[in-house]
Formats: sequence, structure tokens, C-alpha cells
Amino acid sequence: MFENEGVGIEPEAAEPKRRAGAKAERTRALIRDTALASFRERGYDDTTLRLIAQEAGVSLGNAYYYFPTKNHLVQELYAEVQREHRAAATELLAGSDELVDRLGIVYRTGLATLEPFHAFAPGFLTAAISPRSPLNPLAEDSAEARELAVGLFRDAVAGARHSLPDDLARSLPEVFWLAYLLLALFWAYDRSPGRERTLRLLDGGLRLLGLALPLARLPLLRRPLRELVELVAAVRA
Amino acid sequence: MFENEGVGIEPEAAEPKRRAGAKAERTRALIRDTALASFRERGYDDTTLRLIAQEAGVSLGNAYYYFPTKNHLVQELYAEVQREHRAAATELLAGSDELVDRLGIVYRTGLATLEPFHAFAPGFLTAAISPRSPLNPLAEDSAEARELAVGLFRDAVAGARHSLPDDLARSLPEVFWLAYLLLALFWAYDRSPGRERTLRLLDGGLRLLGLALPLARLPLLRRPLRELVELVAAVRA
DNA sequence: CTTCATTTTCGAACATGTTCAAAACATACG
DNA sequence: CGTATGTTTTGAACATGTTCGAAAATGAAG
Repeated sequence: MFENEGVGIEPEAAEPKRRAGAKAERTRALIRDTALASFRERGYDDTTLRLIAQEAGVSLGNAYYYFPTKNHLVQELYAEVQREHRAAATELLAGSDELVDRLGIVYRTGLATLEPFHAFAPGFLTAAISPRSPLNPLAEDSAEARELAVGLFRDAVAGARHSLPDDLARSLPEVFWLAYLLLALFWAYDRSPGRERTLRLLDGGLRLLGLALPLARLPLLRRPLRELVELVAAVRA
Repeated sequence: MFENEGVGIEPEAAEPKRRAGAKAERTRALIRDTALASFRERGYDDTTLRLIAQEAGVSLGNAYYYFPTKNHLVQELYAEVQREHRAAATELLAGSDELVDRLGIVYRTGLATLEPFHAFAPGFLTAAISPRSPLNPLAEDSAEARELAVGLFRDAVAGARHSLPDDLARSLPEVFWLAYLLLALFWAYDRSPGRERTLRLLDGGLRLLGLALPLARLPLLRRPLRELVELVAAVRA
């Protein structure tokens, strides 16, 4: 509005074929980027839509033209964090073929990616927990980001040499991902310096998993375990 | 306001020594009861403070004089549900001394007590999840209701004949209670008819627990298990 | 009964997420 | 160019949780 109104230096006229909506996409991106920057800086609660609109030099209603709710803006952040996580994890995953080690890599890089948001965790958690929120990782609206995340665990399992029964191996990535959500929940509540408790929980959990996984082949345990795993793997908001 | 303005039939004059604040306590109870009735009927989101105030024949500001936030009103509901749960469970607990059976009783009566609220679970969940909310079961403000709940699991463990190491037995009630919170989380997301999936998860979990508990005495598992249990038992908002 | 301090009650106000009707703009067509 | 159609943008409005200053009720002291 106050800024360049198309008179700019940009070779606009040189591209007469620019598809309709290019301007709209720029506005959308502007709002999105402004919002993400504010979420990173101020967290969820202190990022109001009026503030976003103002910082983006746009009216309040205009923000709502592009994003139906505040949570849809947070979803953009969620997607971005997801991509960061994947980049950090895939790099390290190349160096190991032990299932538990590989899981440890995915969990630890995940926590590291979340760390800058720890101070704001309560706000984001509240926004994300409702089964009705588009932000909910289990919700339909988050399917894309979820596939990315589950994919990471699928990679972790697929790239490991293990001797788990097939049916189990198929459901496990979903379950490991859910475990990750629970770990993140624990992390959100963790007030220990450096999130030391969360890291200890993770270490201990992985160690126990390493000890327990071979037991999954015992005939006595296998049946009930499989049922549980499948039940849990199917949680959806 | 429209109602009896003290001219009533009540033997007010007959009790000159009625301690100061008796009227206040009645107002408080009126607001509280009106709110709880509305929560039960309409759930969290559709129960607005203006509505409560109106139904109670009281001004909006007055409600805030007695309850600092809406969530403090929900806390009253939480306490009531807690008491219901305890009543239902203690009765049945008398009939068994098997640890897993006893746990099953506590979990199942808990779910049954929650059931009338299932339709409103998302609203209440959202209000309760934030580590900063007084409603959060892990929060300082909920200490009383929490002690009641953990006490139930303490009873379940104490009244059972088992051969668990002492240190473990001490931490277990807290952990079982946390597991209950997670079960409630699963329940809140459960869209299956009659919450069939939640019940199956519970059954399966209990069966697995029955199989796994004896393993807790294996020297190899005992150490890391204890660490985890203690870590988890200490979660607080 | 009057006076004064305390407790209780009220109603207006505020910030925020969200909705909506209308204005401004862009584009295609005659 | 001028008009019609669709897209973008705006600003006002609404409901809700919450805050606050002032009025009313209450009760103790003189």
C-alpha cells in the first residue's frame, strides 16, 4: 500500500504472459512470511492477526482472504519445520544401519529442530491438540506434513537391517511417529535445563526398545503386540 | 436480580450469627452450579460466561469476582468428575486382588465416568492441555484433584498381591495415572462406535502388562526400566 | 441512626479471532 | 474505449474471555 505499487524496477512489462494471480501469490507469500517470522519471534499467542496484517502492510480482512484461520498460518510453519527436520535427519541417516541408532537420529534431530520454539510450546500445543484443528498432526489438513514425517520413520526402518516380522515392520513407522508426538508432548512440558530430562527419556526409551524388540518374536507376545500396534497405528483425528 | 431479593421465606433473621460471607457463598455456589450444568449440557465452547451469568441471574463481572477465569470453573467440573470416578471405582475394587484386574477396574470406571463428555472432548482437551492452564491435570492448581486420582491408582497397587520391587511399586501409581491421561487422550480422538477402539486398546494394554510385569524383575531390564519410570513419574506442568 | 470501611455487584470497555458486504482493481470482450 | 465479470482488498461489525472503576449492599463502630 505504501510500498511500490507496480511502478517498480521489476521487469513486469517485460513479462506480459505472467499468469493471472501472480500478484495474488506475492501477497499470499508476503502474509505467510510475515506470519512465520512473527511466530518464530513472538510465538503463537503474541502473534495477532492484526499485527501480521500491519507488518505485512495489508488489511486484516485481506489476511483472512488467503488463510481461513490463524491456525492455517501456523500450518505453514509446521510444514517448514518438517522440511528442516527431514533435511537434518536424512543427512545423518546415511551413516548407520542399526534400527535403534537410526531411530535415535530421527528423534534427536526432531527435538533439535523444535528447540527454538520451546518457549512458545504451550501456545502451539494448545492450538494443535484439538482433533478439530487443521493444525493437528493427525488431522486431514495435515496429511501432507504428516506423510513427510512418517516417511522419515519409514526410511529409518527400511534402511535398517533387522529381523522383525513383516506385519509389524509395516505398522511400526506410524507407531514410531506417534511416539515422537508423545515425546514432543513430554518435551513441551519439560522445564529441565537444556531439556535434559527429555533427552534422558529418549535415551532410556531407545535402550529399552533395543532390549525389547527381540522379544517381539516370541510367539506369546507377538499376537497381542501386533494388535496393539495396529490399533495405535490407526489413530486419526 | 429478578428473583427473591432477600425478602424470602428463608429463616434468615432466625440465624443472626450466620457468619459473614454466607450470602457470598450462596452466590458462588449458584454460579458454580449453573456453570457445571451448562458444561454438561453444552460442553466447553458453547458455554459462554455471559450465558452462565445470565442463567444464574448475575452480572458478567460478578462471575469473575468469584472465578478468575473460565477454566477455573471447568476445574470445579473436573473435581466433581473425579469424585464420581472414585466412588465408582472403590466399590468394585473390593472384589479383586489381582493387580491387572484392579487396574482394569480403575481404567474402565474412569472411561465410563468420562463418557457423557465425549462429544465435548475436543473443547475440554484444548482447555486442559496447556501447561499454563489451571485445568491441566499436571498443574499446581489441580494438585487436589490429582491427588485424588493418583490415590486411586495407589489403592489399586496397594491392594494387590504382587511381587514387584519396592522402588518400582512406589513410582508405579503415578505412571499408571499418566497412562490413564494418555488413554483419555486416545479416547478423545476415538471416533469408533461405543469407543470400541479405546476399550480394545485398554484390554490389549492390560494383557501385555500382565505378560510384561514379571519381566521387570530380570536384572537386565530392571535398571533401565526403573530410570524410565522415575523420569516419567515426575512429569509436572 | 450515622459514618465509614469492606465486600459484592454491575456495566462499560478492551483485545482478539472471525465474518461480511461493499469498494477497488484487473481482465476479457464488444 | 466502455462495460461486464471475476478477483482482491478493505473496514466495519460481532462474539467471547477478561479487566476495571465505580456504584450498591453489608456490617461494624460510635
